[in-house]
Amino acid sequence: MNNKKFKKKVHEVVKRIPPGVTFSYKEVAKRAGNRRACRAVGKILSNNKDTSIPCHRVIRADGSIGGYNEGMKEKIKKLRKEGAM
DNA sequence: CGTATGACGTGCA
DNA sequence: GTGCACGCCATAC
Repeated sequence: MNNKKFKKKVHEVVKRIPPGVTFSYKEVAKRAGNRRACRAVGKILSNNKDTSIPCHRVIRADGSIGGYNEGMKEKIKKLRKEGAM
């Protein structure tokens, strides 16, 4: 089942995001296999505590920050520091 | 196995 | 242009 790979795929995709570039949950979900799994992506990332995954580079399709495990402020700070914003 | 929840997305009023 | 509601998929309990 690809379902089991979905979570892993999401982590892989997010880890592959280069600095200075922001991906939307939709894009990540699409690369993960299902563009409608945007909700699942957020849930997986929220459960994920691996700082190795730059989940702060994953924002909403509207450009909103959405949320962050460590705190939205840190997310914005990191994005600003990388020049993504 | 079934239910409930979620860091979203899109459509309609 | 803004706000509300519904829908979709995956995970966790």
